[in-house]
Amino acid sequence: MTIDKTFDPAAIEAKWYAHWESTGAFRPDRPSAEPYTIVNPPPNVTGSLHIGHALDNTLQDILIRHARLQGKDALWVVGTDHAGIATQMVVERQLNARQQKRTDFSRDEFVAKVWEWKEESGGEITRQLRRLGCSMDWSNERFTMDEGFSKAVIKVFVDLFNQGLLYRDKRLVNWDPHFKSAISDLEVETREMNGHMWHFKYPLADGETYTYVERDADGNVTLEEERDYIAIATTRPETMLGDGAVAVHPDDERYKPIVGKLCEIPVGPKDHRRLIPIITDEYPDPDFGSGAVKITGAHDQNDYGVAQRNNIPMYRLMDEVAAMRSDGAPYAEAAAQAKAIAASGQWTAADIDALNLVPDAYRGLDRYEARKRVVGDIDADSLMIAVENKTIQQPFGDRSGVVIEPMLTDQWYVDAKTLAAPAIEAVRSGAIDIVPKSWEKTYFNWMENIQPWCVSRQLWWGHQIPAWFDDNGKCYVAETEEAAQTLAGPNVALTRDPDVLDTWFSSALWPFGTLGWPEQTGELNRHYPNDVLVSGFDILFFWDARMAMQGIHFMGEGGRRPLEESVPWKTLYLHGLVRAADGSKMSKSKGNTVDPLGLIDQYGADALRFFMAAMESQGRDIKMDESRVAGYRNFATKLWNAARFAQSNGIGGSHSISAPKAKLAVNRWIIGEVVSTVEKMNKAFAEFRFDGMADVLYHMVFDQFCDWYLELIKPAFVDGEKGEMDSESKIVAGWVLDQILVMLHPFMPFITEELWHALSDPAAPRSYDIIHAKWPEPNAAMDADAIAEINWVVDTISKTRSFKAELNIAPGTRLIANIAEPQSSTVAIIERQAAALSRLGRIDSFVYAPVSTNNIAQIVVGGDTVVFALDGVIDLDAERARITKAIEAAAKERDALAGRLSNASFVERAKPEAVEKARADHAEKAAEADRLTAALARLG
RNA sequence: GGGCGAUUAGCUCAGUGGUAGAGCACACCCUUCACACGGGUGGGGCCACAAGUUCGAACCUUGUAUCGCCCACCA
Repeated sequence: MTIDKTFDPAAIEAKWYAHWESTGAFRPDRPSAEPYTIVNPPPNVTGSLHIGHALDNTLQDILIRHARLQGKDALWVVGTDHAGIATQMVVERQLNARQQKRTDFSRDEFVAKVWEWKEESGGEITRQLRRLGCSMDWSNERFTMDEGFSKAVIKVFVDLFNQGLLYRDKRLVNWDPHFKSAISDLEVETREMNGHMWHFKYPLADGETYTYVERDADGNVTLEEERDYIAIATTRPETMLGDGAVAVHPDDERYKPIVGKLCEIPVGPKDHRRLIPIITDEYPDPDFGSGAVKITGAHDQNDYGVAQRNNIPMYRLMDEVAAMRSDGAPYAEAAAQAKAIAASGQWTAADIDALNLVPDAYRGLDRYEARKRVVGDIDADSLMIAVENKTIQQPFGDRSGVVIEPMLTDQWYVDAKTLAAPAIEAVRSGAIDIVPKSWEKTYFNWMENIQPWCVSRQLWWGHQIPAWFDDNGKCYVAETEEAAQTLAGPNVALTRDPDVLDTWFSSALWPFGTLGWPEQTGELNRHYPNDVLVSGFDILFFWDARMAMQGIHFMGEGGRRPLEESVPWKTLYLHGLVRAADGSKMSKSKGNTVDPLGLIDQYGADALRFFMAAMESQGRDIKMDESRVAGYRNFATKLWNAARFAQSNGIGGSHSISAPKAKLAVNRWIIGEVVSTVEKMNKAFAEFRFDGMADVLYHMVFDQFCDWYLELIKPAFVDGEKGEMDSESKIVAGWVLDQILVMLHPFMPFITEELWHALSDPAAPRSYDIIHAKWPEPNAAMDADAIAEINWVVDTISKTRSFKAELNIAPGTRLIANIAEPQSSTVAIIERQAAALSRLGRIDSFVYAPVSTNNIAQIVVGGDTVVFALDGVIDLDAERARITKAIEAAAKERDALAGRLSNASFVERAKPEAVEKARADHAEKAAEADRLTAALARLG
């Protein structure tokens, strides 16, 4: 098959992908090989491939293809995530477009619609992953809501419950009023906003007064007045309606006279205003605001803690959309009950939750409208002291973008603290290796301060929680309804908890749930723990940490298995984010996203992949740079053309893993370059340095192979100087090209597969695809003599080109070189390399005698001074300047080295090899400077 | 408030103790028979700043500045 003149990625990509997939190439049967496993972070089933996926999946595919080339049983598990909120959002949006809404349907109907949608459109991202060339095991594609995986999810829930590690609790949660659901701490994003702080008077009960005294740091009285109120500052006046107390610091002298007394919430109908106690707690900071804090346990995280510590009732004020409650008894009645409850000190959570303490006038108002009204009403009562502008930290839902309302609700929680302990130990002990290491600290910090994980969501799409309630609210947790019924006993009517589980609760099981767990399958035994997990650091807490917790807990069999066997993966590789060219974060709303599919269309998947590898230096973010993608497209084209050259000269596929035997220096040299490249690649793989891998390959192909090796062996093929040696060069060139293709394959799978077959010897075609080739093991060494020889040749050619360019001599000018007193080794090199020196250096011949003219250009190569007679074409002043510059450069280095060597402490204290090297370098530079000085003198 | 990272050529980035590198961009030359998505030759950096450790610092220490990210309950 002749290689086309131009490289067209689109022409080969689809072909090879289909070939690989249809032949099962991604998962060859290697039952006795060492397993190597990566699970792919399941993309949202709603999703389409964004640039971050391109990075993440390219890195994984490089690792998997590399492992496959190493002969391992490489398994890359793939699947999609049901993505509860995101997917429900998409389908609801579609309904909205048709003037319908979710609640027009029954839950079952709606869920059926989502499934329908999933079947229709869920395949987009998996098609796109194929376009990127990802070699996943599609034959076992999974979905987080498929039957087997769902079974695992339910079992985990039930087991955790039975182990006391999962429980139902009424706590303050982050409530997203848009989704009408609880969300986890991680899904809340705090932003700084311009807001206000209002200062109000809370009048003391029964018109009581006290002497309010303020002192400066020295104890001098700065203010003393009679007050009939306590001053309160708040950024959220609408929550005053649910205040249960006012707290001051126990050491705050100003308020000591009134601690234990009652004050009045200054809002609502005057005859039914509630009185709340003034209590002490360590929480208030006497130096902030007035030093007194209103305590609204049901709508503020801080207050919640204070209320809990002091047994202060927490009154929920808002409904599911964060509007002021409009349910329950009228305000007057509720306020009276609240008074009774507060006075008794005895209540249940249900009692309190039934109380709607929103005054009738505010009921049903949006929380911000209610705020305006509260402030206005207090102001009208002359109870407002001041309002100041203030930047406040406001929580937003990361998906909905609306302001989160802390809300007291019943939810399911996982005891994350208990699960985190072994996960912390796993990283500490090295059972999990985090790369780059700098993330360990972040991991520890989060894990050590972990809070209970709220895992229930008030959605319809997801794994419905396997808990049933009887009429008394008693809860039964079991894997099936039958089992729950058995727990509850006969004739007990049960209702299933309508909530679903946090998506991350299920995806946390991905490393073992996809391998068949809870069944003890062969796959599970073989591929757990996974070898590596590749993920963006942005999901370190969301996903990675939770996989570690769940994996160790369930696969560790309650600590009976050692951590090394329990962890989900041995290495956690965290990469950065792909950012826009200006460094900003890519986002749809900013409209600065780059579509990876567009880049593939334009430059080819191989180029995009190579870009991702080349830019991935551990841990750093990647700025998008399209010119660089174009550069790697050029690189692919370069390789393509090198292969064309090879093919047209009968250089074909090699069948050898080991390096061929070679006599020619150029061949021994390039074999050494392959050896060196393989070593560098192996090291880079061991260290997960993707940029290093790309760099090594790029320079091997461009510099060593194309620019020098192919040029150096051209005489044998092109100039018709076919000696006995051309067959050796053909064999070596074919072998080298094969090694390059194999090493490049994980990065550029398409072009390498194409060329692998195109370069096949028609008489003995390849017996396997490159995807199943063998990673190079040259079984050869660097050859010092060959390196020295090729260095001499390369140096001579480069320096000859250089002086021509600098002296404005046409590069094509053919010259004769004189070496007055050549070293014997030089003569031998020149004899062997005459053809290359002629073709690349345009040097017709070498004469071992001085020249008779002073119109000369001179270069120093190794220990030789090479002289070119240039009567009539040389500008001697320019040549003097050129040589002078070279002398200066050599002399500068020589002197620097001399300075170092004359420093007694350097010679005494530096490492001997450093001293030795300095001596050698100094001698070399001194000799070079001397030769150049002599050359300058010859010019007269 | 705590933590992490960055600061190296015009741009994007490598470089962790021993003479400053790559790609792109730039300048000049080359329509040489694999490749103009090419070849050749060049120019360009007090490695953010300051002090310290060391025979020797882009690299180690401390501090400063600027930028970015993460975490955190000052109402």
